[in-house]
Amino acid sequence: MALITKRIKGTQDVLPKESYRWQFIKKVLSDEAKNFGYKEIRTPVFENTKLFERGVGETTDVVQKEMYTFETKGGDMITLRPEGTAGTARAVLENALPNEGLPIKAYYFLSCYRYEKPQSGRLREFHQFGVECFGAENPAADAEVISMLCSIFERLGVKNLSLEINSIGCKECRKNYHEALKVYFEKYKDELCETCLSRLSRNPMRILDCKSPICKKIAEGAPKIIDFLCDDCKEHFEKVKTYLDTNGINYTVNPNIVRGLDYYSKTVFEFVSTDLGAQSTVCGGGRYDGLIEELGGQPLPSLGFGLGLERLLLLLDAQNIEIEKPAPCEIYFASMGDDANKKAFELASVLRTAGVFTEFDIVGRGLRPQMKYADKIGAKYSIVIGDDELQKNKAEIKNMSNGNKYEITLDKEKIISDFLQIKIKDELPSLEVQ
RNA sequence: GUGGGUAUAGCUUAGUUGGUUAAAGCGCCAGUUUGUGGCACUGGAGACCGUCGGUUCGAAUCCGACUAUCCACCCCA
Repeated sequence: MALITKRIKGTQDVLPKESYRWQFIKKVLSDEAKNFGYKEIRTPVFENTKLFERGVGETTDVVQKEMYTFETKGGDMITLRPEGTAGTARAVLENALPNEGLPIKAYYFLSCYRYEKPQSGRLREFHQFGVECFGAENPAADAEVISMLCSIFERLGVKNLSLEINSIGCKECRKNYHEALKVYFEKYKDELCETCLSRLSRNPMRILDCKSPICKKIAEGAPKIIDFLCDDCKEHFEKVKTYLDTNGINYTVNPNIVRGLDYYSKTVFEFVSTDLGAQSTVCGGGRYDGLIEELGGQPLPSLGFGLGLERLLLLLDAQNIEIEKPAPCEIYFASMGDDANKKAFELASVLRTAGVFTEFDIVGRGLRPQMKYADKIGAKYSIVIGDDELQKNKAEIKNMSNGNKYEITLDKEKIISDFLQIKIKDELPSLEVQ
């Protein structure tokens, strides 16, 4: 087939036969968020470009080379959101939510856009579930957010995830740490890869994240951020760990997690899985105490995480975690002739109004193809209507899985109660005996 | 942006050393059953063999370029 155009690179269609998987995880995720006191927030897909430049950070890869930015007809520069935190923070400030009381707890499902080369677990349009908590300085907030993720993964039945945490300190600690890193890496200037060389002057912390074996090896001997944390940050991190310990949450401290978005501070964490391929992070987050101020608000310590929905689904797939399929059609009306088809439509409407999942023929097929269709969609019961049935105002209803047949009225006033009685009789034959 | 793999019906694939109307299974539509699904049988629709160019009497097959897609780097969800 010669289509005039195809799907845009790095995007995916979610088809009717698979959308139930998305609906399932969205339900688990939002239920869990609600249990933790979060309410949904919805913000626009695009924002003023400045928001991301400031919020995410000018030196980050996301801002420098991955944003979908364009000029509107009115001459404004706008950007399709590459992540969810900046827009949420903007909305919180713009709507003066801090005045309504703290903390502000918001969760979201959103589509994000990054101009990257697609590969497994990495798309140009991807979907993310996230939560943001504003106005909570206490380490308990960090632990609470992490424990929420633990219960999410537990409810979903996801195994073999590891939680890695680190503290990257506040602005002050980082200044000293940067200096120490520069001094250290300067010594290996000739061995570092090209990208790391440029990182050296701009943001030496990123070298720690480099995957090139040589840089990795050099990075092993680099000073650790933990040793440069100020007393305040050190204490915060210790307390976070204590909270996790007392909640029985396993973690490993990974001094090399850095997070590529500038707004992070103090606690950062990732949930990673070896079942995912190269893009092993399902979920990443942390604290961003400086962001709100950066965007022009009063200082407001905050934190959150983003969880990649495509990656989560990939993970469920890899671990063969089954998701319950939606309930099939309850009653299928097969009809012969126009009058019977009209009757089927009428009765289907009555049943649907009562909440019974009902279908009838809208294609104009013969009886046999209609029955095949009923079988294909997994209809639980079928009712055939023809001239005889119209005359008697009664028909046979057949249980499609065992072939049991019952008589049912075609009277629209009585069909529902009739059907319910038949259903009870059919599903609980033992009751009839007693 | 840099590598590597792949490209034949909706899906999964076959296609022999280049040779005429490109094949199968599944799926789809229908018939066998003038009023009843699953099984079986029969038939039908559906592919300019990713695109363009080259070699050749002749290309799905050989060569080149491009494009798409997958995987990896980078980065992140």
